[in-house]
Amino acid sequence: MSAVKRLPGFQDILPEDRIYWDYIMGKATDLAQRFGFLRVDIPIIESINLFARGNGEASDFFVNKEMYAIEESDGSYIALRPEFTAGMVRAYINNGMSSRPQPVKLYTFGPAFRRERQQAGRFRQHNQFDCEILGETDPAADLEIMMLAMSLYREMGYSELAFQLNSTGCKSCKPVYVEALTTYLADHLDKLAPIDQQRLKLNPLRILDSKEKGMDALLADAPHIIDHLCDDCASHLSDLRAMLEKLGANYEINFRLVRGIDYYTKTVFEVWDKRIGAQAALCGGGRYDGLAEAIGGKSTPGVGFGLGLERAVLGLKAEGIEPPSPPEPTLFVAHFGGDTKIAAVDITYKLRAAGFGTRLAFARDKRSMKSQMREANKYPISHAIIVGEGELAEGNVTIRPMLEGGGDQFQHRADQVVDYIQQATG
RNA sequence: GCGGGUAUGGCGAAACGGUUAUCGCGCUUGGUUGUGGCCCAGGAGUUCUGGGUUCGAUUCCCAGUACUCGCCCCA
Repeated sequence: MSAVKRLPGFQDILPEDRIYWDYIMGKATDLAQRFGFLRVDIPIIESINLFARGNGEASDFFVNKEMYAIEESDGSYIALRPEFTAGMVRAYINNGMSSRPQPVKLYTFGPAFRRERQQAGRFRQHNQFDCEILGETDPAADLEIMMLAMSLYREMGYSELAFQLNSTGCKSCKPVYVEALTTYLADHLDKLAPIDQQRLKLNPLRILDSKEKGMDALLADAPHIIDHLCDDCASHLSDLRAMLEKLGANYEINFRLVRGIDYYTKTVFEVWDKRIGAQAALCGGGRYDGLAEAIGGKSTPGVGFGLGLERAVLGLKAEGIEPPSPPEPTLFVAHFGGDTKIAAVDITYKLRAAGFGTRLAFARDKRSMKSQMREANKYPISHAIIVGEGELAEGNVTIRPMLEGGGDQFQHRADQVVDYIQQATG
């Protein structure tokens, strides 16, 4: 019988990789706190209705959107969250956060799920760092969200990245634009690939980021939303741009940047790193002023982003950045079994209690000193403490410096080992 | 769901249409009686599965499966 295997699209994070995650999450936490964000945690599973907002049959929706859904005994559906924003807004509403000082700035970490085929930097379970500002319409909030993301990349040591920025309008100007775009594309129907002809009916905006050939030329002459924004949306964007420019942030207006989720209004942005494969978006986000109402809450503006941690790790590696290694024990306790093992255990736990990382040689039966020393040599051990019968009889242990230039081994009082180590390493 | 690529021991590789399929790394044990890093020796692997071609396949062909990259979807 072959061993049970990990499910496709899921991954194990091994110690060698985990240091990258700790590095990123540490920086992210630090920055979020510096920006005044508060940590929350929300459930991984939510009602399907949180994600399928009035798009007809819920079952069609989660199949089409490649969502992990589970049918309950009463016929309703729950879903593994595909993203954080909707859940964060739900938490804001459910917990009456509108009565807190506004805006409310929240961050979280955790997994999200999409039932899709694996590719480079794309998994069925992926992890995000997510930040949201709720209850604020000021474009400075959009800026804060963008700068938090960019500051994180900067602090992680990335060479300069640029924002892809666009506005997706609001409920008054977006439909007008969609109609203008649809009319234009319908006039050039013969130049559209089958997939894009399909999209023209379902979601014309997504044709803008079509990967079909020949779209660059066709779309260059298409209407651009930036020319169709209402006064409010236009001034929101220009205010944001003025602030970005004042801060010297790299960004480019990308009229083809659309995000697949319907709730975005005004600002949308992404940060790309093309070195990590076709799935180049390191993070993305935007404003969603209509979302709270759409899920049944009081109208509340919001803006936020989700940052993919797997992709951040890929990017760090592409950048050649090596995170610091975690501390490892520098003490090793060896013995010869029997009473010496009992004494070795005692010393080991005294050292650990005193705060020293200590590794104890395990040996069910007899084990040669050579084997134990070889084990010690695999780790960054500074001192091996050898508990032998001779020494034990006199109340001593042997302390053997393991590093180059550490001097010769010597005997020392067993009950003063902690003191010696304290002095030697202090 | 669709398409491309790849499938040899824990990892990285090599080999050949034909006797017990190599090598490095790693792991592990040992090299006399209680001691590391070098060196030496030993230990652990049904060449993904099932068909086909062939006297004979790990090596050729097909299917399946897995992994991987890309599309769809979207982060």
